[in-house]
Amino acid sequence: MSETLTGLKRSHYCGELRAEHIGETITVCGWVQKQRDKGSLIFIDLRDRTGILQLTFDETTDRAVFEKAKSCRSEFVLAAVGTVRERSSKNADIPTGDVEIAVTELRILNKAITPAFEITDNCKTAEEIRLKNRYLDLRRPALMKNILFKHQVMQTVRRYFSDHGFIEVETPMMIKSTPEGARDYIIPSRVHNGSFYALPQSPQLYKQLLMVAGFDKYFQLARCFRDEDLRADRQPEFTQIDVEMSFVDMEDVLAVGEDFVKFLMKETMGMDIPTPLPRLTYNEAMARYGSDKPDTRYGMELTDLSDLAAQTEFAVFKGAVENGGSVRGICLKNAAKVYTRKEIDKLTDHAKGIGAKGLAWIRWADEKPSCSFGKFLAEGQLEAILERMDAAQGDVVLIVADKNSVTLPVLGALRQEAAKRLDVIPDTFNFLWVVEFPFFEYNEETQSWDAMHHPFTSPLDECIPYLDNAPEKVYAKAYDLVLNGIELSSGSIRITDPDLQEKMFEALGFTPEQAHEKFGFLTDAFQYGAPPHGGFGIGLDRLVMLMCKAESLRDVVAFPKVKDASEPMTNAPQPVDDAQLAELGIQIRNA
RNA sequence: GGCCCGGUAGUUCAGCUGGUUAGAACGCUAGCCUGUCACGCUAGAGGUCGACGGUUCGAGCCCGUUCCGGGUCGCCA
Repeated sequence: MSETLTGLKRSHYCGELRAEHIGETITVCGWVQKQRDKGSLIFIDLRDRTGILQLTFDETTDRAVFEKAKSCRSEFVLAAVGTVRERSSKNADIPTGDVEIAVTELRILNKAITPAFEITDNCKTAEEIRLKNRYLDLRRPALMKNILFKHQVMQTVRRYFSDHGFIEVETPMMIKSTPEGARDYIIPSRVHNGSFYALPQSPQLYKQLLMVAGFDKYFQLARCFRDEDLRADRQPEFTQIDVEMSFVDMEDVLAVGEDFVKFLMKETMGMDIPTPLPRLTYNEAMARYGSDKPDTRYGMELTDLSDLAAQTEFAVFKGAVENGGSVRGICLKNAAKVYTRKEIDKLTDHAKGIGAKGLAWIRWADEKPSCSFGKFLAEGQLEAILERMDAAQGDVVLIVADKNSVTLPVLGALRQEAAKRLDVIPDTFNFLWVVEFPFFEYNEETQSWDAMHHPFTSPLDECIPYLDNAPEKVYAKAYDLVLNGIELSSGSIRITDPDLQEKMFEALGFTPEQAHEKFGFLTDAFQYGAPPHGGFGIGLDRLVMLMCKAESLRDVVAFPKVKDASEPMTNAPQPVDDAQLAELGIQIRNA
């Protein structure tokens, strides 16, 4: 039978008691981390969100209290009243290790059955089991710490933007579906049978409308939803630090973005981030790192070997260059020991898996380098390549020859993979902006140009003349904030000129009718005086994940979804009653 | 949807070339123990080896199918 808390009130959290409290009578509440029964002396480690505190029970002091302590098992919920006293043998491993509570009153507020796994940080239990019992998993100090830290970040975000004149406005969760980009989660309407709301992929259009309305500076910790497959760094619902500002151009937005990052890192981690943040153009990022979200914590940059490769008799190299592609390489320093022939074969398979036709390599382990394409090389050509690559004995050079849309990302992926494997990534926070994104992206399947961003992104002023006839020359006033190889944020200056917007829709293949049907509410609004505006959205969960040095978003989201987008604890999603379906006018077509 | 890895006690794992009654650690239960804090000691309970089918005198192990989990590619304007 559970006891009540009646008459008791917690005076302290477990983790805050120190030597200075010795002599005080206090009341603490929490869960039994561990009970150690020594016969006529019992210790209980009591845990709450702040830490662990040792309670002691002596048979000779109070028999009834002692018997109660004896019955305590792991995860029982207790309230304990007692005197803080110095420990006769201290425990340097925990902050409260100098003191203990000699308990005079104990209440067992609730019992607990044995958990499927131990509530400790070094528990190796499969994540699946932990997620099914997430309320227990969250008791683990490491996970709780992440969630508490996220709270701190969220409050700091609110403080920063509010203090800088930004207004937090909530935008709706039930909105019109605009199925460009990611897939929408849709919500059936009961009142409008056969019609659907969508959950927002981002508050994009609403925040632009807030600019039209004159709020001038807006922010929101916005919940966003995308019905796409999950990854360790991708959840179907996530939170964005969503920001929009009026009467600004790109430099103003970047300035706010980096000032915010600097403030946040200082406030929450005590870390100084030098500003202005480094910038790379998209083209430069691709050429040097093979990625539009480069991890700049380490080198191993891509090197162009096209001119040297074209001179060889290696058909793969010559062909790539002749067809307008390139031959590029990365040099893995001191990697020959790790990357044996067998390991390089594995890398080759990996490269093939992500689109390369093959992988050429030079492995310089012994006196003479061994080279996968050596028989095609004339005197001196290998040396020239090694020199260009800045390779020395002990290194491995990986080379990809293909069109640039293959060469660059494949090498970029190999670079990242090798850096992890070789353990050369320092423990730092490298923020940077990637700017000057191409406006359009050629879609091989449909043989047409797609918007690389949403269709409200403004082109660079000087690129406007090319909109009609040279889409490949058009670059956007778009910028990504990148941290350690992960895209944290995406933003842009928006189009506010109705003529230009019309041109954009046209360039993207919308008829005026289609454009109006989908986005008329926005373009209509813009006829009433839209200020120039732009903004960004920073992925809060990803940011916190990186700050916590977590491997997965699941370590910073209290109740995350798993790979198949389900939620293991509640088993959502689930079928609903026929009656519910009938009310919505929905019939399920069984497979 | 493709590819890769995995599934043996509550948990984490071991289990040889197919061979007796499938083991360990932690956890759990009971008893003992006044300074433990990874407490200690003693005893005990706990298994459809993911499932189905096949090969075999014999399958945790081999083969096939399937289910489940993780990673990754596609996808994520």
